[in-house]
Amino acid sequence: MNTRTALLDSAERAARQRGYDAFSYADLARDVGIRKASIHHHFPAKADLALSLIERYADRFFETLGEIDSTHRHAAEKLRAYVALYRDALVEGTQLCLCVAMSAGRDSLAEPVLDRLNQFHEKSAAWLTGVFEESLDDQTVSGVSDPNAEARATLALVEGAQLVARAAKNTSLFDAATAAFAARLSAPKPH
Amino acid sequence: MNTRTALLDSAERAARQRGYDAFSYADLARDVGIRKASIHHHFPAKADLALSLIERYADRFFETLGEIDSTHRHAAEKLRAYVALYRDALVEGTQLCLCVAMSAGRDSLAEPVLDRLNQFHEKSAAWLTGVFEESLDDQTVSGVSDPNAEARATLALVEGAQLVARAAKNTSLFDAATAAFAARLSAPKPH
DNA sequence: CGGAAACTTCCTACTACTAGGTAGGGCCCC
DNA sequence: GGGGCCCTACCTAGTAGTAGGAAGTTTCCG
Repeated sequence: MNTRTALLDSAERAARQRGYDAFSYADLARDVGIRKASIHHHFPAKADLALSLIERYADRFFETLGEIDSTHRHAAEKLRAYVALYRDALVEGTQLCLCVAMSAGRDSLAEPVLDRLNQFHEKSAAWLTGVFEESLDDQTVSGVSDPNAEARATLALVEGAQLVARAAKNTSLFDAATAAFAARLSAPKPH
Repeated sequence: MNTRTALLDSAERAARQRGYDAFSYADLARDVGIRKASIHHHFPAKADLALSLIERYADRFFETLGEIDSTHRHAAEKLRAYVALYRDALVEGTQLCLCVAMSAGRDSLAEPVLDRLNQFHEKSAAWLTGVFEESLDDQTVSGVSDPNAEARATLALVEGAQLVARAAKNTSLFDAATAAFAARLSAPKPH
């Protein structure tokens, strides 16, 4: 179907698997089935592609966080869903969150792309801070004193866990890294 | 001085600043002041350079961990020093730990380099597990129940914190991400 | 309605440049 | 004289990006 979408899909897969620097217009062309030059019609320069890529990714991501908000009541449940999001993104230890992949190779990124990247981190931290504040009320997460510090730590934890797990191509390393955090989340009440 | 060492120094700086994929033999040659072809005398292929790079880095790193072991008595002090190690490696938010940088671009890494990388992670986790086990005795770290899980979490935390801080070129984001962890470490006893 | 202009999408063919790596030779010192 | 170290000159294969044109589709107007 839509060539532009197919290009974005292919580019996202490649960037998350091999890093932003490690895919070329030639790779994309081969994958999508058009000629290299035709890609320039949709994305004049690679920086344009990168920007579209991160915008689409961020939109989807925060839409998902919104869904988590509306389908889970307790802070612990939301955090479990958040961690699961990063775990699922690993896809058998081969793919990173696009933002982790881009953070890694950040020196070859254009300014507007970098802005979006930091915006992504800040928005994530804000959402997490909100959830940890809820946890102060519903008491479903143990040992919370500073919601903002917890949010920053959780963000770093899931991103780092992805990195370590991907390096070894082993999803269970992600689980091992997040186990201590998961233990702080109260079990869903049976009723 | 030693050309080989100068090459390793330059390569390490470049890899940690811009990522492993983002520096070339031409960059190195310019930086060190010899011709590109001459580098091949010291490191026939780039994979040879990468291997030497990570071996030297890991040797230094674990030597430093040994020093931490011998200069600090309590688990909390050791962990504070460990986190500081990653914080200092950031160098004003521009450089990553070499292993974080390599984990990110891992698809362009040769097998032996990847082995060393995972070896680094495993050895780090083992050291951390040991320290958390000590903490069960000396009670200087709060809320420890599973030393191995704590070790994996701490490794992911500092690596993730580096990534996030470097993306924003802002060391204080590293501090924010590790603040909650630091709060669990008992203050050094005044005497 | 018919037809021309305009736009979209893709093509072939090319540019200028960079990558890692090789061949072979010169120089200096043990 | 042989080895360590570095050089010039070159190779192949890849990179992003451009020029210009061929189709098909849409839009607009008499």
